[in-house]
Amino acid sequence: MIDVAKAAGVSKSTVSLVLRGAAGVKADTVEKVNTAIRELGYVYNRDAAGLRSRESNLVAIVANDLANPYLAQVIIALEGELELRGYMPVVVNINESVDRQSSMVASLKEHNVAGFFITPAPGTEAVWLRELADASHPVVCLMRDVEGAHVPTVMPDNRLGMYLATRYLIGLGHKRIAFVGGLTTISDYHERKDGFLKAMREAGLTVKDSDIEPSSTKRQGGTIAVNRVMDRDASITGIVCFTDVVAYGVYTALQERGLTPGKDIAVVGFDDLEDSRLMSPALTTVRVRAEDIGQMAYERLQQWRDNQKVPENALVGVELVVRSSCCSVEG
Amino acid sequence: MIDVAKAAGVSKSTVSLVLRGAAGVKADTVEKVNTAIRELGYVYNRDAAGLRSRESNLVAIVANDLANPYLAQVIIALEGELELRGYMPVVVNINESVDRQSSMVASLKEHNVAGFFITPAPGTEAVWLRELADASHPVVCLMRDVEGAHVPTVMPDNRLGMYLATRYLIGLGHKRIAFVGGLTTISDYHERKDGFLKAMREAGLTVKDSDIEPSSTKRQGGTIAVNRVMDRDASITGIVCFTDVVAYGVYTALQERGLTPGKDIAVVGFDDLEDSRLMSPALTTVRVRAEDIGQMAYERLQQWRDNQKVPENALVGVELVVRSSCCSVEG
DNA sequence: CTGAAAGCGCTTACAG
DNA sequence: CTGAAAGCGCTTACAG
Repeated sequence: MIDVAKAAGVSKSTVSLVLRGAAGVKADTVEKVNTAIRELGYVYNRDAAGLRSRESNLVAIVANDLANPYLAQVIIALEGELELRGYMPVVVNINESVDRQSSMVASLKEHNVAGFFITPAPGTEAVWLRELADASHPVVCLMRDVEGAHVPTVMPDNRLGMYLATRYLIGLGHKRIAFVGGLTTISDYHERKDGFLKAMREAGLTVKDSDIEPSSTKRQGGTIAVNRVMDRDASITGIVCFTDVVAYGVYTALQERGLTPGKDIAVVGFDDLEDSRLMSPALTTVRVRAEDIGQMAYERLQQWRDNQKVPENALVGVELVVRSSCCSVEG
Repeated sequence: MIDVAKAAGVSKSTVSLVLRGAAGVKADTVEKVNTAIRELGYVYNRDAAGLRSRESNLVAIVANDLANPYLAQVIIALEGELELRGYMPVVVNINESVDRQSSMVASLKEHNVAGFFITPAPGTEAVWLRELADASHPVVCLMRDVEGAHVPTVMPDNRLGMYLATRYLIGLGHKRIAFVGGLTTISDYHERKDGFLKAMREAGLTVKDSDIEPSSTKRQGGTIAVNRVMDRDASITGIVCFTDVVAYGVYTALQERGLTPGKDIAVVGFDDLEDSRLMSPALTTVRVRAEDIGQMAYERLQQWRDNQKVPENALVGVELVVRSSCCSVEG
């Protein structure tokens, strides 16, 4: 920078002003400085800037599992918001491990990030999260709620989504409906299950314990879980799946059992992944717009930085997308 | 840090030594310093350290598309290698855009990263990449080669993979085989196509221009591309797909045409995604172990940092995984 | 509108 | 084995 100053015939302070686009520098001087920067191939040192100013444009997106396609959508949306505002989003992947989560987050703090977006790993402790947030670092949780942490959280309206999906199946005449997939260690599982149970209860339908089978959220989880449910009780005619990915696994299992989704049995998902409309049959599912999550999450961060009161929980709207995976059933 | 020094009754230098785990500090002193650190909730400032030492533990993984499941696997593997060695991997997503690629990389340079892993966006210029690498930042390309850049690149043995896949189909008696999917703007497309053509040529089989149809690498790309090919010529009995994801899209199109993969028509993919073995029929494909890519890529970085000669190109081994998506054909 | 000086929190020689 | 001093490249008041 001192070289740039020399080359442009000005002082370091002036170069700094130009670099940060401060108003009130003569256009002429700006021009000279920029030319010098270009000619010298000067690279701004953010370590030095951050050290002095205590500010950073780095924002961390701490992702629980990069292999999850829906999360990928959310990350992409959030990155878009962040970049638009001059932040530098970096994503780190914790693979559902609390240990990696805490070591990665500690590292990120050392790097002086301006804020955290985080999908908390199963087993995340409320104290840990609250203390992280206290330390002048804004924290926004994505997709998952950690009870007692009181950190702003943006997630889909899981209850309503599953309620709508289940009601739709009930409206089609289904009476024996199973709820399949999802990890019981994470908040969204319970919310989605609640939505399912509420719809069943309202319709006066019974849900046996054996109609509910949690599983990994991978494709194979759906395959295993639905097989268990159907082995126990073949009278099931409708399957409400924790996510679209689980539903894909359910398709596989059903087909292997000689059942055609959309004809012999009804299947509904949650997320509306891009692939879902290309499955055969096209999957009926609950859509949650990843862009909405990204946008609301960004707003939370901004409110925090502006010292506004940040609402603790924000529910992102959901919408049932009817395609061809649900047949009706004779009354 | 000065507070820590005071609390521990030592000098700043000693604290620094302890922090970096230098040998030759009395165990007693180390103990005192660590206690002070814990009690004061001290957070190491990497900006300051990086400014002074010109070193960084940050490594950037510049990903062309976070929504690509195979790339996600590679990233996860690479992160594992990096973390094992004390690096802090951060991933930034460029969404196949050269502009975002250059702005993100410029930002990353300002943050003084220790190295770049990058899957170059279509249209990446060789000069840009070479200059990036010159600037004392090690650069390793992943999955894609940029001609003329002379930057170490780690990618699957695309030619061999597709050669094996095609030979397999030929061995099953197929004579009319199409090559479907892939973006012509990226090196891997041409390599895979070459492997396909080589196998066909060796077997004395003709390939018409209309048997080859590039497309987006998304699922829908496969659907569209295979429909085009089959509309032009229904005598095709085997489909070699650019990737597994493309093959999934091909499945959809085929089923809509009343054709069952593995019975009426043969389909083979490339990547061996986790889902592929769960498709029905299970997809025959070319496996490229993401762990191998991660490991070789890490080695390249290390060699560079150790001032060893880094071999320019490294091909990762491939393996045909036979499952049930390929039928044989009467001679 | 521009310059000279101090200081952010570390690490790096260099003494001792 | 430990301490005192200088300096990394910026930004921040403060003069002028």
